[in-house]
Amino acid sequence: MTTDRIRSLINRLSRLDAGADWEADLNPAQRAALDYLVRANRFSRSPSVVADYLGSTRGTVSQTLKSLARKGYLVEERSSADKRSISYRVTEAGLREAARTGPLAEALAGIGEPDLLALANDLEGLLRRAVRAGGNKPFGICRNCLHFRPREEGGFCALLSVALEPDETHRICHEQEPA
Amino acid sequence: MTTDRIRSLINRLSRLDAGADWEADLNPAQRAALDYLVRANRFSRSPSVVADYLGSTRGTVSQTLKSLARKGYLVEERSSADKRSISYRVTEAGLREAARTGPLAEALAGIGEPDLLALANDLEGLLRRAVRAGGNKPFGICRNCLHFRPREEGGFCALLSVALEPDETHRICHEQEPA
DNA sequence: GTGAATAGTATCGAGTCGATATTATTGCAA
DNA sequence: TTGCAATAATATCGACTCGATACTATTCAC
Repeated sequence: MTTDRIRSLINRLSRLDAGADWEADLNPAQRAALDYLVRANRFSRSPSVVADYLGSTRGTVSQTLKSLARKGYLVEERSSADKRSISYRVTEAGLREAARTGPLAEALAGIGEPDLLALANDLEGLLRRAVRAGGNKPFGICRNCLHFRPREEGGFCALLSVALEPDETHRICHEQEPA
Repeated sequence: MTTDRIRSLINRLSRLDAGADWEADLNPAQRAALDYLVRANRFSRSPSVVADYLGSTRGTVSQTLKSLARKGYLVEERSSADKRSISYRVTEAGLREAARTGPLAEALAGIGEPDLLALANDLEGLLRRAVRAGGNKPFGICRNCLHFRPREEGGFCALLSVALEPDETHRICHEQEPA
């Protein structure tokens, strides 16, 4: 079965790549959370949302984020609007850790850009299907959202009624609905 | 960066797929080990070799395999030749568990065979590069090995000097060296 | 035949993970 | 406005992963 082969390949690739994380004093779950937080906008950096993204639970993610904070890669930022929720901000040290590369990144570096783009698109399509199959939220980029309104500088979110900084419009949002 | 995107896609796919394992009372490490054992030949089912394949350590894998054995998915088979080594055999129950599918398999089921083959080849090339970059062993299929000699039925391994059953020649071998 | 390499395991500490329960806080409806 | 349900985060439990280290048994090479 080709499907089994692909499943096995994806898991092995991810596993080999994760092996390199340990040298960076992050485990795979911590790395995955940090990777997400680096790319997420300010509305999407709470334990609940990270849990949703990673297909995990609030309890687990809560612990993961606390341990990343202990290591100095994240900072808690309690919201004044909703006193229940917490947003985590990635620190400079966190950005440095997130930028570390493993064997997978090395392997990708040796491939030409056209092939990379084709592979990225294939995998993106596959992810879309897997997300549908598993009943997860899409978690797309702000800019490609139903509620996104472009402005001269940055944009505006019609759902949350807030102005968006230019670089925020390229970040992952948990409210995103594909346009 | 397209490379970052691909890295993130592969990890997320593997993560979403792993989520389904828990319903099958396996965790991702156990699933990965079981998947490998199903496809490995009789010379390649020891803790050391599994550790090598998964990019883990003997200690960790030893525990993982023991816990799979406790659940009835594996059976220990001590070798008489080398009394230090153990080979694990997958039971019927283990085969059933290994055959369970997650959201990733569902997603793959909706894609045409030509596209699947193209994707599988791309990922295989990527894996080869990642394996080289990480200094891991290739772990190819017996049939494509330097030491493989075809026979009317099955084949013969010139390295270990043993006859091979027909279906053994399609299994993963830790001694494999690409022809 | 002795010492080094190898195979497997036990143990330690930090952490994941699902499950469950608990505390704060918010929102809605009567 | 009170009251109750939903929500956000966390604590706790037990099984397990993971690297590191130490240990035993066995095999191999000189």
